[in-house]
Amino acid sequence: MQEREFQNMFTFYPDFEAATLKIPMSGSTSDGEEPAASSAVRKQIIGFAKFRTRAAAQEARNILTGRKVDAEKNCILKAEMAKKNLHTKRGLASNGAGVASSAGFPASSSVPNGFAIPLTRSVNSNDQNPPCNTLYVGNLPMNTAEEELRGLFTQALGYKRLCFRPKPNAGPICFVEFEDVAYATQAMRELDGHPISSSTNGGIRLSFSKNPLGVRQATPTNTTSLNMMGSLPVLGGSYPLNLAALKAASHTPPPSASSLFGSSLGSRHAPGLDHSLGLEPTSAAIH
DNA sequence: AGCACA
Repeated sequence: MQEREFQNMFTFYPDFEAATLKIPMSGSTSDGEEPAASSAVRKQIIGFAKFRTRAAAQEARNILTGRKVDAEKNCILKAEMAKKNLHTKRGLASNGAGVASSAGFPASSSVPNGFAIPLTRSVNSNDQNPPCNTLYVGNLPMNTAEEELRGLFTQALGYKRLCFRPKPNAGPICFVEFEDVAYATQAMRELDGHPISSSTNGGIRLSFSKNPLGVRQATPTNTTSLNMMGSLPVLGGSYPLNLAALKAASHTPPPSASSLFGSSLGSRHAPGLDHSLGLEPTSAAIH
């Protein structure tokens, strides 16, 4: 990941100030010193992001941690509060290794308001059900709080409702309904594996529900008008949609930032095609 | 692993 990409993750966050990446040296850079001495050396990129307030940093951490940053490489984010504040120069990121009177905002307290993000790997394989507008939330510990789940999913774009029911002797089961399959798919991509406070054995597991919330089990007698959601025909196994909507969503702002930060900013518009027109990114950004 | 409600 490039530093600029990293910084772009935050550009839609109101109180974001600066971010920088610490990329481990690629071995042969002049200094004959090989890091074999300290076993603590990790070949892992670490990023720091600074916010105007500590609360903002904590909120961003809560939103970002567990998020998937690279689906292909199965990279998820681990975000935690940094031990020290990031030094900044005029709002731009820098590795102020020295003293630099931490300009920008008076950190009047010594409490850090940035957080660190190590990039780590994880695995994921779910969804054996045909795509639909409802996600099944799995791997919920017994003491899972409904409110925490609701707090998580209400931030996802296209969220409609959540159905949570405790089970007598096991973890609760939970379903989340979205406006349509595209939103459900996007939420699954972004939130699958997301840890919650009660998580012990990994984060939540998301998959398409066997049957969509609120839709009665299909009775095979009436073959004609039985599409599961709205007017969308369900094609066997593949995503029936609507790449247009997803594409629009991922253009402005970038997918990860858009859905979740979008709510923080109060802009929960559906990413319709009307949005994509004026905001098409330059070819340099995408292609 | 883990699928309820109408």
